[in-house]
Amino acid sequence: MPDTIHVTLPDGSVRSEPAGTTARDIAEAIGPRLAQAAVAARVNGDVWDLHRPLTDDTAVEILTDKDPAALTVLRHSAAHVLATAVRELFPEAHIGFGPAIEDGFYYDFEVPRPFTPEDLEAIEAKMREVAQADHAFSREEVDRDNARDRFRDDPLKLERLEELGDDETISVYSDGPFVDLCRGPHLPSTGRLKHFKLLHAAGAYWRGDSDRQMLQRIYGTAWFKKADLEEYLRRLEEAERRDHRMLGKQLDLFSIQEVVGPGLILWHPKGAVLQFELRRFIEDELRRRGYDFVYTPHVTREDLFVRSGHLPLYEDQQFPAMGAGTGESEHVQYRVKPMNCPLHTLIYAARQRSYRDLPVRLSEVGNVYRNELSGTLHGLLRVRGLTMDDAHVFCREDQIEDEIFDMLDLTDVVLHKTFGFEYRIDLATRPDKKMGDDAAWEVAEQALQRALERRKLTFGMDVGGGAFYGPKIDIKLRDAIGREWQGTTIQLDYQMPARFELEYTGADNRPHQPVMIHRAILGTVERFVGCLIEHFAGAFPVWLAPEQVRVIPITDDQAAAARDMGDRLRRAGVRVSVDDRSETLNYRIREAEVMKVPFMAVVGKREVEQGTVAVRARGAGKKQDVVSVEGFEARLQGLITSRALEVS
RNA sequence: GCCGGCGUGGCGAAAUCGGUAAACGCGGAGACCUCGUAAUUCUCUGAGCGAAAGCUCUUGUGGGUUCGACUCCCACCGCCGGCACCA
Repeated sequence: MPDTIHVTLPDGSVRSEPAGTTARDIAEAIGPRLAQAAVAARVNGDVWDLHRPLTDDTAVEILTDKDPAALTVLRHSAAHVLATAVRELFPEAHIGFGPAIEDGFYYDFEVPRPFTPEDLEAIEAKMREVAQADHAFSREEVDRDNARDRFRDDPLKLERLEELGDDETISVYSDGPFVDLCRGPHLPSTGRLKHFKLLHAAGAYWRGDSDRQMLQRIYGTAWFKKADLEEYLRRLEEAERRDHRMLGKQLDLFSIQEVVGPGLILWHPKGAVLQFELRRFIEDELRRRGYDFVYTPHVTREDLFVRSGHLPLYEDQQFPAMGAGTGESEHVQYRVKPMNCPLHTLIYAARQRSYRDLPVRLSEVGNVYRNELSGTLHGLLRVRGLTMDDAHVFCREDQIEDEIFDMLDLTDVVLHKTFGFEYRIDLATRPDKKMGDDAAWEVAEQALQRALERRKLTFGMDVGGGAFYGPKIDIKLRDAIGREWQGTTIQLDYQMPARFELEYTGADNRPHQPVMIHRAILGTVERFVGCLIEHFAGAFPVWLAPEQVRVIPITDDQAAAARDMGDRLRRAGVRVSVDDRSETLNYRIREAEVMKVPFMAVVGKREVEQGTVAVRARGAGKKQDVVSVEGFEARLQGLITSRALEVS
């Protein structure tokens, strides 16, 4: 070990320091304010504790609370403080894992009885004591026997310990009375943890394995600044305020009723408008891009899914078989379809195909039913009866890239240009358990990647995340408050064409097997509508709004004129209602605002005399435009046909 | 499916060491009002029968304990928060 080491700082300067110096020493040498703000250090790219000795020449960057990596350190330390508190209050608790996660942290405990909300309050109070005690986080490297001894009462830690390789450093961290097997890094001391809150407790399988025991997980959040914590809690409230299940009831869009069954949606008239407009929009777009529309039955003979390979592999997710009753053999069983692919495949195979016919693009916005586990269902976002904007493209290998290219274009038109969603793309490549040879996978993955690059899209690689039958592109959309939802999926498939012996006659007059691309742009209409409700907080753009205009006569004297205007707009294709109830004007204006109707068309004495209308836009307050009825109608038409996002 | 919590009018809910279910509010009906831009005021309003007095029923479903159950016990259904799953 050298006596002196050279430490390179981010500005390029190099300091000579005695070996064993720490990042904290360096920070102090640079300035007291930096030393105070320092949380951890990035050492040759890894994040280290401030007080961990530096023994070799290295690059060091002091991380302050401005750095996102520092937030991870804070939250991981918060998890340790949580465990410290739980151990104080529940000495019999065994500890599992306690990592930092997005926006917070959790820690898993094996306890004789689950935590109650009162427990959480007590634990949080105890955490504040631990933080105030300002215990130093100290790191220690130990050998395996030592570690076994320290964690002899914690079977979960011992299990983890045994998995560590012989060449791995075993480190333990302690803060006050609590010791944990942990790679770190951590805050200098628990006192740096100031702004945190425990959120809830829930069950979680040990190691994420549903065959293992269930532990009790406590979730919390932690931030460097009070304002950040408050902002985060506000964001949670905002998410709750936008919850599509609540808005769905309030705006009378849909319901899910026990007698119908969980995960099965009843679309009320106003919600049905959303589905209708979405469908019309996507189908118009598809027709322009050379798709053909097909319709297939909801129920088919079970044999079809045996042939496609879904049975018995995915039987768990299908509803059970049913017989046709009298007149047919009891051996003939039927199933409700969980996907459309086998049926579309049969349409492709129903006639001979030439290489000149390809690509064949079959689209069906239709219903499928999946027997999802009861615990997974969630409003419109996870359902059992789903409407997919499904399509299957059958093409030659040399056409894959162009097809994918167009699908990515369509995705952008729909998600971004039309709804304003930002989205994130993952390319998922061959998994360990796969069908087909590597050469074919290579061709397919290359084609997907080239299409993505040609569109100049940035994407993440999900290595090994593909389906067993082919690679895929998954697109997650980000809503107005930053949450991500799986939407678009584009999947290549070599298996289904093989199973159904699909063919086309090539230029060489010989049979060839086409490639099949499965894709859904919206994903499912249910989920997409759920996302839209939350994205717009129920205030839909005019073209989607279930009720686009509410005509409000000021007094009964204008009621007839108001109804005439309503009729006129309705004939022009506008979804309009007339509120001529004998409520006060204030009351009716308020109600239209609460229902998030884009336009209120107020008709008073002046307007009737002049053939005008006082247009009040949603959210615009008292600001109003008095325009001719023709002008208003033209403005509406413009907003509707352009599918404008804004009301004005 | 698993762990935990929860289930009361059309809706938000109130009432639990077992003792008059539905306070309060929203919504709805009626009356008044005819109004110029986000809640005018009053009456009624759990359901059924009745002219009324009143009677009967009702706390997810089915059982049980008890003089008495929204409250305690068992089973089931559903919802919520997670976990696992998600072709």
